[in-house]
Amino acid sequence: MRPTVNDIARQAGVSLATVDRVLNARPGVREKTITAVNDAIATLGYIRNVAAANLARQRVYRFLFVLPNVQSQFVLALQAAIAEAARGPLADSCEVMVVTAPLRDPHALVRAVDEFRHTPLDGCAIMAHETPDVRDLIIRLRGEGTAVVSLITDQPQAPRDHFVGIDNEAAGRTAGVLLGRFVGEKPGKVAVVVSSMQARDMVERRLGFDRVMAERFPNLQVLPSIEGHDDRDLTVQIVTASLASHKGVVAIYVAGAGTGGVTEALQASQIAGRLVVVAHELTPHTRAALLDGSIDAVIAQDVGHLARSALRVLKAKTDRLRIDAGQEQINITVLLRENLNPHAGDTTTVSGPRD
Amino acid sequence: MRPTVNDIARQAGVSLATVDRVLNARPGVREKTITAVNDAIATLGYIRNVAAANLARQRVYRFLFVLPNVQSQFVLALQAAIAEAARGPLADSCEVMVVTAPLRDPHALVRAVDEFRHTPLDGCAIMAHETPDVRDLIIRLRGEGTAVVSLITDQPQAPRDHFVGIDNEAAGRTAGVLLGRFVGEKPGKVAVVVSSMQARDMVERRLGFDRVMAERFPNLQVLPSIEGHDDRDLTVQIVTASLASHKGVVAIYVAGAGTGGVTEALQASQIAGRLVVVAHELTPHTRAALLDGSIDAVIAQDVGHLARSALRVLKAKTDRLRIDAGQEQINITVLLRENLNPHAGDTTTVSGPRD
DNA sequence: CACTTTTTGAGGTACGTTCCTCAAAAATGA
DNA sequence: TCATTTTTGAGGAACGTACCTCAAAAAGTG
Repeated sequence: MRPTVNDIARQAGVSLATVDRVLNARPGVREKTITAVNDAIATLGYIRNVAAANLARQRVYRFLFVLPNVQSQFVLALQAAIAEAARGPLADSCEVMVVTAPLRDPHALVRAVDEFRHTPLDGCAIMAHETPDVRDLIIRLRGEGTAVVSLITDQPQAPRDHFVGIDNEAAGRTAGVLLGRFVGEKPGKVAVVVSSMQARDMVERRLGFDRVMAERFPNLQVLPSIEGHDDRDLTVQIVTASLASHKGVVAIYVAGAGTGGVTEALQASQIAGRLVVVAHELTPHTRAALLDGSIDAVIAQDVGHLARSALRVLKAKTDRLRIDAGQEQINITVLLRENLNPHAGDTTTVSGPRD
Repeated sequence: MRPTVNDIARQAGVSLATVDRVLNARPGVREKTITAVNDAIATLGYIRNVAAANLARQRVYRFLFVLPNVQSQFVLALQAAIAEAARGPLADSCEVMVVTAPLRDPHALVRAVDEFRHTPLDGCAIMAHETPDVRDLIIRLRGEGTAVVSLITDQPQAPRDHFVGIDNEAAGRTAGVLLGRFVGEKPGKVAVVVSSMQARDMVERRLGFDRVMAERFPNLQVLPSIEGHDDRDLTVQIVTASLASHKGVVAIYVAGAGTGGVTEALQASQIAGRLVVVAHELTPHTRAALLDGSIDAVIAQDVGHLARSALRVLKAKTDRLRIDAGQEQINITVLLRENLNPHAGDTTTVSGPRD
């Protein structure tokens, strides 16, 4: 049987009330007594029964997810996954709110979050570009005792508690190896399409990709990034232009959103299927493209896992509990036509294929 | 606020005691009253507060994991992951036991499990070959009200509640595509090493692999399976013999345990690094081999996720709750040298790299 | 020393559920 | 209709924790 508060009271030679004061950091306890209680906790190996505690205090965690309001299938899928996680057992006694804000306007993002800060937030998960405004927001939130995690794109300069997302440099490296080995020995050029070089995840992917290409595939020449800015028409246009001006392109790495635009451009250029294409994120688009062969591999992160992990981490940070690094590590999934899960939803109500 | 038992008592126009009798399937309630209570539950959308229930009843779930007693690094890692999960918050109010039994002796396995059945088990996770004895054991366990999940290898002929593991055919297909594309256009032979064709997971992997090879890589000729029976020396010996007798082997697919033996044989044959090698499971061996280039890709399943998933599913089945398919889907992870997580443990105390 | 302030103890109620007892009410059978 | 059986109600205690009050004890101050 696990020790209870009564056991540590007895062990420490104090009353239940005092133990409670120490456990919940209430004032009016001598330093000496605090030490005695903590010693008792240590010797008995007491672990607070979180279920009983939450039952007693009728706690409701207030969590806010901040997402960009771009019309990307990945963000929609992520939003759906958050909604689903919020209905699951993980979100017991949690109020989960979602707000979307324009990617290019940090002020609007800060204002949007402020709307929710009238009642203090317990936790906040932010997917946004790394800008001074966002950094200040995170500092402010942390100052108010709000746990903060960065989502998808890290904010290493800001004092966030945790980053929920993949190692984007490793993802870029993985994309590079697959692309390089799929191309084979033949020489050629590689086009790289990103959503925006302002996004840290894009920069990191590109970095990892370039490193691998330089080290292991000297036969391939990587072209400068094409920025699609999450705009399909723009992407089609500039990819088409790029393919027209550069002869000898044998592969394309789509490091960011806009796979739809890229495949459209390829089809228009009559070279779909003749190029090696590696893209990111499993969406209805990339799924269909994998199946029809216009994409060779997809590097994905599971939105279901992202949502659940963010929730778990925010909860743990709020309760000052340690997190299980293994469980919270978001893995880089390599998807080929052959290991696509046929049951997984093609709609936006994606039930994440794994966790 | 979520409705409580008191709310449904009021709604159904009965007392709390009656609601409790219905909820816990206690006798002495008229059919009519049961219906009334269930209607109230449905209209209010009542969900039992599992935390409070477990607190009240001081429930301890008794779970047993049955693993083969082979000296494989993967099984050791899995065992460590189970032990770790058993210490985590998921195992609150769980007694997690592990027993190992010889793979080739189903009777011994059944006897080993029987040792634990004196006190009834709430759940049992079984990793074993698919044999009539194991099937009968599962039937018996289910008959006693024990939830059963098959682990790693499915037991589709037995009435297990769930399978915790990857889609092995898809894993075989994935291995096939990677191997085929890494080899490129050149013709040659492919050796396949399995632990035993008695193991269903091996058969499924082989099936998926063969399908992809036949469909997409006519330049490659797949040789009959070499069975290593989880024995390193035997594996070295027969792999060496096979490589000697078959000229023109350009790739090896290690579908089962014994990667150590295979790489040793390759080194002895002086062809390490010149063949494309795809193996399964991330272990100290495969990790080192990926890093030094003697293996090109590893298809892995995360032992941490396997352990946590088994625990979650057994708990949910015991409480007759539904499970989150997305969270319990174990994904096929493709590991290349470039996306190996440098922090992940090289020891057996693997903290699973993902969930 | 008396006095104030700080620290501690004892006790209670609550959270949502389980499980128990005992009595009252309702349904059933003769 | 009365006796018997079945069903229901009312109430309480417990699980481990949080949070409250009030009084008592200890520590610090002059």
